[in-house]
Amino acid sequence: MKPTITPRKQPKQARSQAMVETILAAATRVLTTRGYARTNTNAVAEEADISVGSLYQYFPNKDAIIAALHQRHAQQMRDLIRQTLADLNHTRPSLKSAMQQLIQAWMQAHQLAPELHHILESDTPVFAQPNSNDKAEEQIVFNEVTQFLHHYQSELPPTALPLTTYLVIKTIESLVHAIVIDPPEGLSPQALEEGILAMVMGYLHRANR
Amino acid sequence: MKPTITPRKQPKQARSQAMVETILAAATRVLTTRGYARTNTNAVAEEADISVGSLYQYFPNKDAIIAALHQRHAQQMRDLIRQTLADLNHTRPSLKSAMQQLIQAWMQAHQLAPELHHILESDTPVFAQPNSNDKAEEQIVFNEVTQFLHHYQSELPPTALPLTTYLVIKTIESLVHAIVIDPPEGLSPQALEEGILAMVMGYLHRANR
Amino acid sequence: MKPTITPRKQPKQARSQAMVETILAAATRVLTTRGYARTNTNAVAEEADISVGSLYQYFPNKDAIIAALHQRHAQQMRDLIRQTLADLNHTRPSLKSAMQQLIQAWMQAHQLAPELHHILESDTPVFAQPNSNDKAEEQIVFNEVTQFLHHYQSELPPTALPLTTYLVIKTIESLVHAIVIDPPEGLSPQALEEGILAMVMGYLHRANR
Amino acid sequence: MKPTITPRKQPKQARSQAMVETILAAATRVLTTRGYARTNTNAVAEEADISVGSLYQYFPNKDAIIAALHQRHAQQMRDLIRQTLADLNHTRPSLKSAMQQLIQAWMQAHQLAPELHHILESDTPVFAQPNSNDKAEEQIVFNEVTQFLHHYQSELPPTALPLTTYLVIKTIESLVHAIVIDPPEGLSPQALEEGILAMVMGYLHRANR
DNA sequence: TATGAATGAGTCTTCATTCAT
DNA sequence: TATGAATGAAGACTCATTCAT
Repeated sequence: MKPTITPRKQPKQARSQAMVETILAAATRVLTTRGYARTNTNAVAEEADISVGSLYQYFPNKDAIIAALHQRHAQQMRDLIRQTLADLNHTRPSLKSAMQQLIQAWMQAHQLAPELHHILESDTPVFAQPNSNDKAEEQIVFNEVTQFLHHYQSELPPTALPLTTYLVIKTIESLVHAIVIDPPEGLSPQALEEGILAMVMGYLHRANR
Repeated sequence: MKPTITPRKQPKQARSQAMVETILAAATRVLTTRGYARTNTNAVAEEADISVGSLYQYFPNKDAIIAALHQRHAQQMRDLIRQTLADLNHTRPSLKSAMQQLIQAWMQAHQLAPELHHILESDTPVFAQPNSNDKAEEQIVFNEVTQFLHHYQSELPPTALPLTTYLVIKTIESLVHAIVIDPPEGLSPQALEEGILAMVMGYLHRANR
Repeated sequence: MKPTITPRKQPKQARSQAMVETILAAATRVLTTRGYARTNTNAVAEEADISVGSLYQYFPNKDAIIAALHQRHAQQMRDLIRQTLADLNHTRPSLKSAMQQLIQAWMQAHQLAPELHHILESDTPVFAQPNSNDKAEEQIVFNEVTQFLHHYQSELPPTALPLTTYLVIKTIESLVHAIVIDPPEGLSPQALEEGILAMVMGYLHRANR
Repeated sequence: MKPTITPRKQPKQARSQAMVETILAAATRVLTTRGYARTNTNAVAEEADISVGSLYQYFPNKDAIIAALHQRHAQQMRDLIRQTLADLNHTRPSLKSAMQQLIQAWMQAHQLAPELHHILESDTPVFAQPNSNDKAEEQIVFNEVTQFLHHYQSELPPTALPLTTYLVIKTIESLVHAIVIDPPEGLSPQALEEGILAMVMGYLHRANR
C-alpha cells in the first residue's frame, strides 16, 4: 500500500548527492523546529530553497525523506561506534578500559544531533520495519562487538557469546539513550557514566564470583 | 497552542465511565490495526459504534484520546509493578529472588498489551512531556524501589541509592522493552530473562568483589 | 425552507412568559459577550440555567431566539418613541422644541441596550424580511409622526407630508444610529445632537425662505 | 485569536490578479444567492470552477474572502464619489447644484451592486473594525468633502466645518442607503432624491435665516 | 531538469436538533 | 414538562502529490 521509501535515484553524481544533502539538512531543521506533525514537504522544499517539484525528483514521497534522515543519522552513529571498535582492536586495552571507551563512544554517538535524535525516536512514526540495509548494518555492529568480546573470553563467564553481546549492547544503548533524552535530576553525567560501566562490568565479571 | 489533552468530563457516573472505556477500547483496536497516521476520530467513533459527536463529549480532541490511552496503559503497567513490590515487601525473599520476581513483573507488564505498547512507544507522537500525574506516579515507583533496595543495603556496594535505583529500573525496563518489542532471534526468552537477572545482580553485587 | 421564526407557544401563562424572558436575557448576555458566530443554543441554555430541551420548548429553533430578541428590542425602542410622541401631543410645544425632544427620545432609545443594538445591527444576519408585525408597528410610528407633524403644517412648506415624515424619521434614526454605534472623534455628543436638530429644522423650515 | 483577513498573496502578477477576481466574482454570486450563512468555501470554489486548495492559495480563510469583497466594493463606491468630487472642484457649480451631483453620485455608488451591498451590510458579520486602510480611505473622502465645502464657506453658517461635513456625509449616505435597500412605497425616486437635497440644503443654508 | 500553481481527498471539529427517560 | 446525552450533517482547512510550462 505504502509506496517504497528508498531514494528514487541512487545519487551517484556529485550534483545529486549535494541536492540530497541539502534536502536532508533542510528537513532536519524543519523537523527539529516544528516536530513531525507540522513538517510538510512544501516547508522542507522552501527551507531547502528549492521547489517541491525538485524535492520529488529526489524523494518519492514524504516519508522517504524521514526514512533517509533516520538512516543517515543511524549510519553516522554506527560509524562512530565502529570506528571506536576498530581502534580498540588495535590498542587492545583492558576489558574495563575498553568498555569505558565503548560507552563513551555511544554517548558521543547520541550527542551527534541530540535534537534530531529525540524527534526521530519520539515524535516520528516508524515506517515499516527498519529496512534490510539497516538490519544488516546493525548486524555488522553486533558481529564486531561479538568478535571484540571474544578476545576477552578468558575473563568472561562461559555464557554463549551472542547473549552476552546482545545484553551488553542493549544495556549500553538503552541507558545512554535514557540519559541523553531525559537526564535524571540529581545524578551527575559523570556518575551515570560510571554507573553504566559498573553495570556492564558487573555483568561481564559476574562469573568470577 | 495545542488545547488541553485531559478528558472533558470526569467520568464519575458509571455510564460515562463505560462510555470512556468503550471509546478507549475502540481506539486501541483502531490504533493497533491501522497505526497512528491512519487513526482518525471518525474511525474510532465508528469502531466504538457511537457518533463522532459523542466521542467529542468525552474527549476534547483526537490527541486527548491517545493521551488517555497512554495514561491508562502506563497506569496498568505501574499497578502491576507496584503490586509486585508490595508483595516483595511482605515476603522479603533473597535479593536475587526478589529481582527475579521484579523482572518477571516487568515482563508481564509489557505483555499486558504488547501491540498497543509498541504503537504507543514508536508510532505515536509525544504530546508535550508526560503530564505531572505521570511524572508523580513514575516517582512513586522510583521511591518504592529505592525503599525496597534499602532493605538489602548490607549486601550492596556503598553507592548512593538513587543512582543504583535509577540504573536498575532503567536497565530492567529497557531490556524487557527491547525483548518484547523486537525479540532477538536465536535467544530463548528463558535465557534472556536470566541474562537480565545476571546483569542486574552483577551490578548489585559488584562491590563484594 | 427555513421554518417559522415565531415563538412556538404564545406565552400566555405567567410561567411561560417568565421562561421566555429568562431565555432572552441569557441570549442577550451570550450574544453580546461572544458575538453571533459563537452563540449557540447550548450556551444559551446553560447561561439560562435550563436544559437545551427546555429551550426548544419555547423556541422552535436558534434563529427564532435571535428574532425574538430583535423584536423585543425594537419594541422597547418603539415604545419609548411612541411614549414621547404621546407626551408631545399633550404638551404641544414649539416645533423646534418638539423635534428636540423627539431626537432625544431616539437617542435614549438607542441607548437602552447599546451593545445588544450594535450586535443585532452589525453581527447578526437578517432573518427574512422584518415580519408583518414589525412592519405594522413601524407603520404605526410612521403614522403617529405624520399626524404629529400635521399639527405644525402651517409652519411647513407645502410638501406632501408622507415624504416629509419619511425623511425626518430616517434622518433622525440614521444619524442617531451612526453617532451611537461609532461616535466620531472630535465632535461632542452635545454638538452632534444640536447638529441633528439643525439638520431637521433646516429641512422643515426651508420653505419659509 | 482570529487569524489575518488580508489576502495571502499580493496579486502582483496578472495571473494571480485574475484568479483573485475570479474568486471574488464567484463569492459575490454565491453570497447574493444563498446569503452569508449558506456561503461556504467549497461552494465558492466550485462556483469559481477551481479547487478549494486554490482558493486557499489566495485567501487565508473564509472571512478574508468576505472582507476582500467588502473592501473592493467599498473602494469602488469611494472611487465613484471621489471622481465626482474631483469634477466638482473643476466645474465649481453653485452649492445646490454641487450637492445635487454629489447625491446623485452617492446614489450611483449604491447602485453599483445593490444586492451585494445589501448582503454585505445586513447579512454579514463585521470582521473586527474596518481595517486601517479602510479607515484611511474613509478619512480621505471626509477631507475632500471638507475641503470642497470650504469653497462655499461664505454661504454657510459659521459652524465648525468638521461637524457640517460629518452630518452632510452621514445624512446623504444614510438616506441613500435606506432608499436603495428598502424603497418606501408611494414615494417616487425623483421625489426622494429631491427630498435629500432639500434636507441637506436646508441644513447648509439655515444660518441665513 | 526545475518550477510552483493547482488539485481534492481526507480530517477534525462544531452545534442545531431530537428523543428516551 | 424537563432533561441532557446522543446524533451526524456540514464545513473549514491542510498538504502530499502532480504536471503543464
